[in-house]
Amino acid sequence: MSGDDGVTETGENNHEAARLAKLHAIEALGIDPWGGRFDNHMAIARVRELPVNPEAPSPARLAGRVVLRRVMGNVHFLHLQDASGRVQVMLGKKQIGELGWKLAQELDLGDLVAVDGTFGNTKTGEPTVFAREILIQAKSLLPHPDKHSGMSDTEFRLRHRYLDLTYHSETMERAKQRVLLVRTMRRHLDDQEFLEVETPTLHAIAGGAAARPFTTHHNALDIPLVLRIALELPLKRLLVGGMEKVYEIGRVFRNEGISPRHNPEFTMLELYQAYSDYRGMMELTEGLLHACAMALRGSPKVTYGGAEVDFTPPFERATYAELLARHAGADMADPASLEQAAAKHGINPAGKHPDVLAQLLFEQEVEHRLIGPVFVHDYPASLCPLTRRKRDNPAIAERFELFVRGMELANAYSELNDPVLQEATFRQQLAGLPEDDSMARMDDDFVRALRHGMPPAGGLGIGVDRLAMLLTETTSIRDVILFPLLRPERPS
RNA sequence: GCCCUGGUAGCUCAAUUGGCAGAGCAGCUGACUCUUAAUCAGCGGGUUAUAGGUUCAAGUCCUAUCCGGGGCACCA
Repeated sequence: MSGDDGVTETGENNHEAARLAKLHAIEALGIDPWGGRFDNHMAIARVRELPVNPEAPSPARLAGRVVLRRVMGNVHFLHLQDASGRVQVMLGKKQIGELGWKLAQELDLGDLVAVDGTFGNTKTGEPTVFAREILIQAKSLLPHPDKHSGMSDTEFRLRHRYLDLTYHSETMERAKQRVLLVRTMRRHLDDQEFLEVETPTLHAIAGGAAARPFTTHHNALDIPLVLRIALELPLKRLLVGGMEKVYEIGRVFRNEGISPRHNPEFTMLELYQAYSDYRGMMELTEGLLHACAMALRGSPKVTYGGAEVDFTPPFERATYAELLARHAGADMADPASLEQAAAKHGINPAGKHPDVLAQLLFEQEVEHRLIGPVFVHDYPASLCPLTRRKRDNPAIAERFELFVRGMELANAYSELNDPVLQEATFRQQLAGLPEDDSMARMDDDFVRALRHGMPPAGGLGIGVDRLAMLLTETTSIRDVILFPLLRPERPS
């Protein structure tokens, strides 16, 4: 750093150069600017609760980031922030010793420091830690966002999530809420003696859902692989193996568009319960969502998008056919009626299977009207190949989707355990689909597993990110995923 | 992939019909031992996302590209 030209060409270099110079100044004092172990410090929120007694001041030991700094000659005031909160720290020239005072001159906003001292109030009554000793734990070499207004540029916040977390408490709060949500789901299921398992993310065949997968390759085996698009098929193999109540909370990957409600990788809860069915899954869903609402909102009644949603069981139930008749004026059992209704709502019915028309009408005319929570159940069987049919009507599948504010929150089935029917359905689904449409690959190994005997079961899937959106009242999935997928920055 | 919309100093934002690119915070120098987004005096900081074009003159108008945001499509 002997050459002093070239560092003032841009503002950023100016800021960086100034901080780098301070780093070297700290090193010149014989202090390691990268800190080290600092035991027995307290959370700042706890420090603030210490008793204030000028006769016998409480010792205070804390560590955190410098988020505000006021320098007045022989006294510095810092505001230190840690995961629990903020507190003011006073550094007095006479109180912290010569070396400490020299160090104090070299501090910047954004630095991480540790402080040992006593807790009390200043003359103006501000709760303050009066430092006896100050240590630097890490020098921040880049300038930080505006101390008052923070950052507002969405892209900047997403690309610098660590700064977003540091300077916007809502971001940190939301992240913690998500942690609480997942913890609550685990606890709820563990309490019912579900086994949590981990199944492979790399699959030879993308199964269990209709979605385009990401593809990859294993070098040593020299085989193509895909990233899983659902958890379903491995978990059902575990049902065959005798795990009667089993679940996984895991990341799935779908190579599709990005939107405020879609991230290419997202988190699913899937669970399977032997000897249950989709009715059983309704009850389980009610209990689970009620527990989650209580944990995050403290009430079964939550607001989302200006509407109140009440998760007090039992939730409303309505059949697919009922809703289609009520909102789209179509009779699901009558192809002519479906065609008429489709034409009336601007859908061209030509060449489309009646069930496809029904689904188009449902998506267009019904879904957005569902405030819920409402279990929509008994779907056209052709839409659900892995689902058991109703005993008295093979055209209807024992499936429900839970809708809340037009958003599909949960999806459940009476699982199909008839291997012959399963294979036939696979084949039927494969027929007429383009070769590269990998959403319907025959999975012979799965069918073989069914042949060994899978108990009848209820299966449930819940999109964790969407539930997190609902319970944290956010409208973008990016707000509940810490690192959503972004295009890489162009190298400068 | 298509349509709409945005990108100005490290951060937050201004800039009139096209007419000298500015402020606050942050930074640097100085003053100050109880401040509260400390204050006061002074100083620096810009290829206006990128590349072209129109014009006497472009942050502003046109074209393309890059990266966001919103919508559509696909999907959960």
